Amino acid sequence: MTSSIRRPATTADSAYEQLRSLIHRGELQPNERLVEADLAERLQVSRAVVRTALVRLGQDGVVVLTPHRGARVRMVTESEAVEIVQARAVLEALTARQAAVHATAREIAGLRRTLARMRRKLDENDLLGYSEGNAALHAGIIAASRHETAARLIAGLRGQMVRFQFRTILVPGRPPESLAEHTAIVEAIGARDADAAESTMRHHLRGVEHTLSRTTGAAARRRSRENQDQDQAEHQAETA
Amino acid sequence: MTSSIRRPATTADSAYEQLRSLIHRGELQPNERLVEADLAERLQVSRAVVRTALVRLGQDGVVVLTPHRGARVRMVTESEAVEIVQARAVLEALTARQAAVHATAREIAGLRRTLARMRRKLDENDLLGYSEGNAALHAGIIAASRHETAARLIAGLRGQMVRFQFRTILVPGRPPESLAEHTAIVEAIGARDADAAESTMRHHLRGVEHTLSRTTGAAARRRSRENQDQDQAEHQAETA
DNA sequence: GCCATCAAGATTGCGAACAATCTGGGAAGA
DNA sequence: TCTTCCCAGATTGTTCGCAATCTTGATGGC
Repeated sequence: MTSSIRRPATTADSAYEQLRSLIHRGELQPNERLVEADLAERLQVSRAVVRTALVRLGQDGVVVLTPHRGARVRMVTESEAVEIVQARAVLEALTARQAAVHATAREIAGLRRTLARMRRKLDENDLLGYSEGNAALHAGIIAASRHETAARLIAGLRGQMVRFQFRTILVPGRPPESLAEHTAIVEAIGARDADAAESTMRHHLRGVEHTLSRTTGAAARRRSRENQDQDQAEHQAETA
Repeated sequence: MTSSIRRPATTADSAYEQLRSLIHRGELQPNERLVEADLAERLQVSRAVVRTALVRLGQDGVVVLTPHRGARVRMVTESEAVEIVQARAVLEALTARQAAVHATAREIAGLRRTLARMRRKLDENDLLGYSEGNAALHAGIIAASRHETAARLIAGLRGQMVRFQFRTILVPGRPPESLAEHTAIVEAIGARDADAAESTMRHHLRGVEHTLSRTTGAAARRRSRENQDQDQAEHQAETA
């Protein structure tokens, strides 16, 4: 899953990862000013490595760099969030297609196991567990696709979501639908049906997009106004 | 078309753009070692700005950064080139879909004009002119899509092609087919038929992918062995 | 003659200091 | 009282230098 462009993990890379993580789980909030000296203090590294980390994050759209005015966590607007989901949709559909071609029998068995776990979690009404299974399933499909390029792009897009990283799974009536869609995807991959894998995945993610557009207007706005701190756990899960 | 993440154009950005350009047109060859001091001399900037430019280029996959061993122009393998074309295909299909929704009448008229110009160039057997028109058409569709995210990703993918930036248009028998496909795309957008726009664009780019896989084995390998310098003009054009 | 070891040169990574620029608040004037 | 101007503090951008690491070529042992 790792980028394959950059080989080992040095201290500079560690700082980059840490910053990315801090932003991703909302500890550094959107539009928050990122002062290099403060971050250097916080991560116990020099200002230079913070600086290059910020450059990297700026390059993949997680922060905004304004000359002489520093870096801010990028605020993703509602419409941008929709764009990101759309782009992810077509790319993940591509990985589903490739997975149908390249997945090993072992990988397909793994996907089926993950699916069974999701079904169980859903029966137990464990939505958080279901959400985790969902993330695992998508990750498994991406891995099975052997498509490094798509994997890299999707990872980049995921990193940009941040604020909108809520679980559409919490929307009433969505879970059973979601499970059915995931089942169809895995079945298509298992049947080596590339076209079906792609189209079922696209159908699935289009559902996510619509759910997002519907819920984002009211809910997301409310969330970003008030209590921005206590709901960090929300950001861990993956969009379903 | 510009990234919208980073606002003004400073000297540091200029260096980044210049390096990108040098790599893109093959003046810095794949696998060539990029020594910071040399580049600083060449671009007449400090080593630090070269450094951050390299970090940025590394982040978007144009160069490979190995700790303590410096940067190299990334060598795109044949299979990676196919991956890139595939990813571009689904993303450009998305832009075609969005263009069918968001394009203004003026933009659609512009696309039709570009298409007419391509037809004329083809009649005159001006393949280079046709290729330019092709690039303009795709750019126009992307612009009309109003999809910043897809535009950014596509631009990034284009930058990674470098060596494989040859014109599939030169393959015998391809041009008339290409023109027909482009016509169908523009018609679908003009008719506001999102589904048709998307599927025709995907069909078109799948054709490009197949052409690439067929020609790349022999031709590309030959090209990269010998004369790597005199064919810079080849790299200007866009994959059709 | 071939391979391991090692040293010198080259190059990158990092830290600190300095210069350039922005921000915010207060003073002067209308 | 409001507006404008300007200065001090804060923050970023850049330069410089040095330590850490890699590479290359030579030397010596087998």
